[in-house]
Amino acid sequence: MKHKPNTGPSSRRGVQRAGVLSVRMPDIDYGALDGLIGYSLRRAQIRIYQDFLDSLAPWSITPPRFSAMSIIHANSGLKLTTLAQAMGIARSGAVQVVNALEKLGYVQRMDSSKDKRAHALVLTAEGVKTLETITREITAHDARISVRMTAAEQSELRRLLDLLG
Amino acid sequence: MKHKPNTGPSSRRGVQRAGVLSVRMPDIDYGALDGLIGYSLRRAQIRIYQDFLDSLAPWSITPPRFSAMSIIHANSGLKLTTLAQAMGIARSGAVQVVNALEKLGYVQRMDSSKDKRAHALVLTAEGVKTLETITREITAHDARISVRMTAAEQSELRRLLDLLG
DNA sequence: TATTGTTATACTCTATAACTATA
DNA sequence: TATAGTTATAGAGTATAACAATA
Repeated sequence: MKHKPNTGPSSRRGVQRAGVLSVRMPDIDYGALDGLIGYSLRRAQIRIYQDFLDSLAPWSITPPRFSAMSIIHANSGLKLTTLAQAMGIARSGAVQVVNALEKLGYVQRMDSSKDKRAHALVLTAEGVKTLETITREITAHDARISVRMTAAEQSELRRLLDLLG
Repeated sequence: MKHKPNTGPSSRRGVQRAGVLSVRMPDIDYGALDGLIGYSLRRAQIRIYQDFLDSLAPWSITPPRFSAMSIIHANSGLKLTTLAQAMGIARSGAVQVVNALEKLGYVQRMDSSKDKRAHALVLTAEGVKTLETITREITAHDARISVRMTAAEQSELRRLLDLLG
């Protein structure tokens, strides 16, 4: 029994995409899932997620990587443990993200002057430039997903979302 | 260099939890991420996700498994390919979910009377009973996360979420 | 002792590709 | 030929645990 997969384009493998109810099929009864606020939220999140991923993909950036770059940019010189806490992930996970971003040339581990154990994380010049471009893309994405709402509705949505949880 | 991990409780390993901005740290500047509707949405989703996972955990149920059970229950006898489409995942992914649910005793693959290739997916009696209990838990979870909103606000939030994307 | 970064390991969820049995 | 289910493989993202270096 021979299997030789993975000969085609691997552009999208490994990226977590949909998972739950990405598309509502008209012939399918979703049972108790309908009517829950949590599922309305989840569905909306999934619905816009692909467009979000597509906006990041040209730079080999994933959502966690984008978050990391944004946080590093706005808090230049922070250490890895702080980054992990800010992202809400384990330190070992932050190592992976930073490794990937370093490999892409967007982030650099500088020696911390105060603590020989720690690194000072900074964006490279290319990282800054790329983040600016990506941020423009994401802002455009955000405008796209909001296009069916008035400005008042958008701000009301934000208010209600902050009430959740 | 020896490593002997995984001796502790493994209850939570492998479950995708936070990832992006789960906790907003007061001393951290999140940069351009603030002010985007997409990030308000993502943050809200992450904020309530742990409570959601905790509601499912006692039955070894994950969000995709809960979706699958709900869909199978409401569309008894459907085939695996239809389940995959309804969930928005690949057929191979649906196989994994069904395998796990079968192992837990919640789902059964019946022979399809019409098509010898296909299976008719059904919940077992225990699966039905468990789903009912879980559904009560999830409904309670939904009430918990909505507690700061009036009924009118909840229905407005649902309307606005459906406008997104 | 405690913290920082790292590595080893494991697991979920997703994907593509190829296979088999049927249609 | 096309479809249904399965298996093999791969990869992102998460986790816990243990480690060396430093505080």
